[in-house]
Amino acid sequence: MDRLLTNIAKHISLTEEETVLLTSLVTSKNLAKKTLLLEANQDCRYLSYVDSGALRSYFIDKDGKESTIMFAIADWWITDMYCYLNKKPAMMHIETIEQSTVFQLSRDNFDRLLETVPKFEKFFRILMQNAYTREQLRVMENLSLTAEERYHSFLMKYPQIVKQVTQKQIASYLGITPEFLSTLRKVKG
Amino acid sequence: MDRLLTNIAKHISLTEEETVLLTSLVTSKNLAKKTLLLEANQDCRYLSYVDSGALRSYFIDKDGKESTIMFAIADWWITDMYCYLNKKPAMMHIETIEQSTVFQLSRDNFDRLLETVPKFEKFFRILMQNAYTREQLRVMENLSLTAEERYHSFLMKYPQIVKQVTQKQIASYLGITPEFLSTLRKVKG
DNA sequence: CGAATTTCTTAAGGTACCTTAATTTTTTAT
DNA sequence: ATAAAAAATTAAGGTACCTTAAGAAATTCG
Repeated sequence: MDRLLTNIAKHISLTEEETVLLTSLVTSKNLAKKTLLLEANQDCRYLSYVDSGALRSYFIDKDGKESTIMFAIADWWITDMYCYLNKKPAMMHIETIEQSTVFQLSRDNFDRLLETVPKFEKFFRILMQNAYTREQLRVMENLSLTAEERYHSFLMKYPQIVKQVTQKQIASYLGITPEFLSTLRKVKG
Repeated sequence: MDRLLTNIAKHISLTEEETVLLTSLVTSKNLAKKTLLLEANQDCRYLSYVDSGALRSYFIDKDGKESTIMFAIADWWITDMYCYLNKKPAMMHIETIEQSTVFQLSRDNFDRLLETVPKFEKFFRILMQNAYTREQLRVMENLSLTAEERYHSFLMKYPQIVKQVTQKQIASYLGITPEFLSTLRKVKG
């Protein structure tokens, strides 16, 4: 659980005791490639920290089209945040892209952790803050950039993710068809 | 400052003393219509709570095109969050749409408040959490809905904002031209 | 290893939305 | 109240990106 503890230590320092509590509230899961961690309409019970591997969340619209909401590789957190926090049926699916290990915090343990160790309010404040500003930047890019520019921005911003996912998945994150991404790539790198 | 205190009381309870501290850290501003509260490239020093009126944040892309990032009417918070938190030059402009009153928390006072009254970590955790899930939903709509569907979703979601802003501003929030929004409105409601 | 499946590519025709520009309507300011 | 400015409408022509379809390349899995 070293990587997880280092992730947390970037923002708050835990005592021995608090570290023990945290590890007792978290469970680890080893998942084969293409395993569904969450399905739409289910109760989204877990917030997951990716220790190794790669996952993606996506949703399926009324026409059956898939859109990737986010990728999560090592050291990222992933869940259907709105539904996790508000106990609503999930809007998203979450699946492993490759064999992965995750540490999961159930909603009950999340509440317990925040009550018992208020320091974690700061940790999650920063986590949410980063997630918010990242999404806002994505909205800004969606509003102002062409598909080609968004693709290049993605390559620059997430070079590690690019190595772990297919072009089809990148296209569905960018909001374009894989066919169109393919023609973009043909013209210039 | 009643409305602001009620906004905070929805998530945390403050003692008399904490309330006094908060009010001492916040300054109020009365702003005429079309006043710029923040300009791109400036230091974004304030987080603003809208007591009355209406504001919008927008950015100008390389082609000179304006995109509205958010509207903030009474009881909303607004800033260029990424630049406020990370002390980067602002990417956005923020201006009043109508005569408005805001309460502002400077970055220094924000830090002081969080250190002095850790309870505020919870308040801002929830604020960031809501902002994050709202932006994520917007990304999902941008990826899956047509311009017309996004327009109707906006009308449903923000009926009060609709009354306070122009169609041109709504178009720039939706990522379409005002001309195209106009033709959408002609066909059906 | 070989068969099945999935991904990637290519291309032709189509559509959602854009650009430009001119007119009308509404709002602002003196 | 009136002039000036900004917003909204309409329309014609254009483009970024989509749909469909079929073949080639890569990956998965027995």
